[in-house]
Amino acid sequence: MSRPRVPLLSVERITGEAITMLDEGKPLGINQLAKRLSVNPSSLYNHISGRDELIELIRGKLAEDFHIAVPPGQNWDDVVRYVVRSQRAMFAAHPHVLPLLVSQTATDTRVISYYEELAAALTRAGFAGEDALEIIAALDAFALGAGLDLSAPPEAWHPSSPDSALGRLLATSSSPDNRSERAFELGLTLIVEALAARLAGSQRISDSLP
Amino acid sequence: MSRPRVPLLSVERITGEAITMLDEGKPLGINQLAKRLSVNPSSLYNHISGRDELIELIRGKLAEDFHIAVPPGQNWDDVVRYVVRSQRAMFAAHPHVLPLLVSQTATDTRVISYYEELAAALTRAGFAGEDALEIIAALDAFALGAGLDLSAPPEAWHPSSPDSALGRLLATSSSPDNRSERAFELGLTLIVEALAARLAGSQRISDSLP
DNA sequence: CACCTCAAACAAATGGCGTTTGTTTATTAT
DNA sequence: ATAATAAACAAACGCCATTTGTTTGAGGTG
Repeated sequence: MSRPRVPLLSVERITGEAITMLDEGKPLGINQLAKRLSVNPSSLYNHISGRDELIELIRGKLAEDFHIAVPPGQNWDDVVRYVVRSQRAMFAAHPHVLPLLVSQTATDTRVISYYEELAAALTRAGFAGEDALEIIAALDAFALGAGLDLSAPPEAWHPSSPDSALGRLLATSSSPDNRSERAFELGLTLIVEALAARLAGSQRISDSLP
Repeated sequence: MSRPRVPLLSVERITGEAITMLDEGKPLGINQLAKRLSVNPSSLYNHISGRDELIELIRGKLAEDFHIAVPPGQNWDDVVRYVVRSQRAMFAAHPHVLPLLVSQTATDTRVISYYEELAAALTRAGFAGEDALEIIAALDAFALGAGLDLSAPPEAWHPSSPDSALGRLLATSSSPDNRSERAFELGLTLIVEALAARLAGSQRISDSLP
């Protein structure tokens, strides 16, 4: 086949099929992706520069799909919870994507909206400039780590001995199924609680750091 | 060359060279690794089953090198800080390793000591069984996310517009250099603070979850 | 309309990857 | 002494991402 009357491919179609592929648990391979698109592998390079760019396109597409519209008129802490939950929801919806994303630096600009929302809420709450940036970074790290918990299947903690501290905890544990979700909610709640407490005490965060 | 009088390779030598390789920023390739060891690639398979097992060996080796000896007689919150800082220190010492680790499930048993220490401290503090496990998972996620912040070079937040909330924060920011480190300390402090507050109020964690 | 240029497909080849197979030879165990 | 195992090598395999060169349809300019 030579050049078709209407293009078979587009950046959107390639990116979309790549995400579908990952969601099915298949590894992201250019050749396999081309096969799914009923196209020769080299044809993809008329639209994308390579595999790395494709991964960035995936990052951007997901950020776009999950673009946040925080309900207006919320307290700052509600906004924080909303945004961080959205971030994790994005990772949870596409668990196999995250390991790809962490292997290279983000360049797509569409990922920034999460941070914009957080910055606005924290500023409005009264956190000073540098403090707000650190809070954003800490929340980001937590969301990322919680997201990764979903990528890898249940890692099944094996205590060194059944009557160690961890062993006893696991033995008496009743609900190991969705612990990842509950741990995320707990961590998020703890961070927001501590922030609120500091705000109430008008204590500047920098004062307490070593 | 046939079988040498004294073996050229060992699991320890292979694992060690692999870590060195990663620390130099080189990708972990079996062929390249063999070249560094002045050996034929296929010789490695007399000692390890493949690349995936090598990654697990790396995980175990690092956990071993950074094995924790928490100073005795500490309060539970000191122990938590100590353990989580150790975890991040391990990631920080070998930034290129973490992206490999997150791409596959942990099987090496040497990684369990971190969780044992946390379990002991939290139990001693008085947290109920399932709560303690969730706290451990939340702390683990945070340490992992903070560690990943170090793997990828400074991601350089680019605000959508210079006079957006994020833009203003970044404009007035003075010290963007080691923000990752400070964000980690902040997040850790916040979590421990909130845990202490709950403990003081004798409020069971489960009560506050939706 | 004829002509040139660009775009988008293909086919084929390249070099690197992780891994497998078969062979040789030194060490260890029977 | 003989058999079994261990540890190296050489060579090949199939897969991967990517590059090069070619074909041909589409769009614009004279």
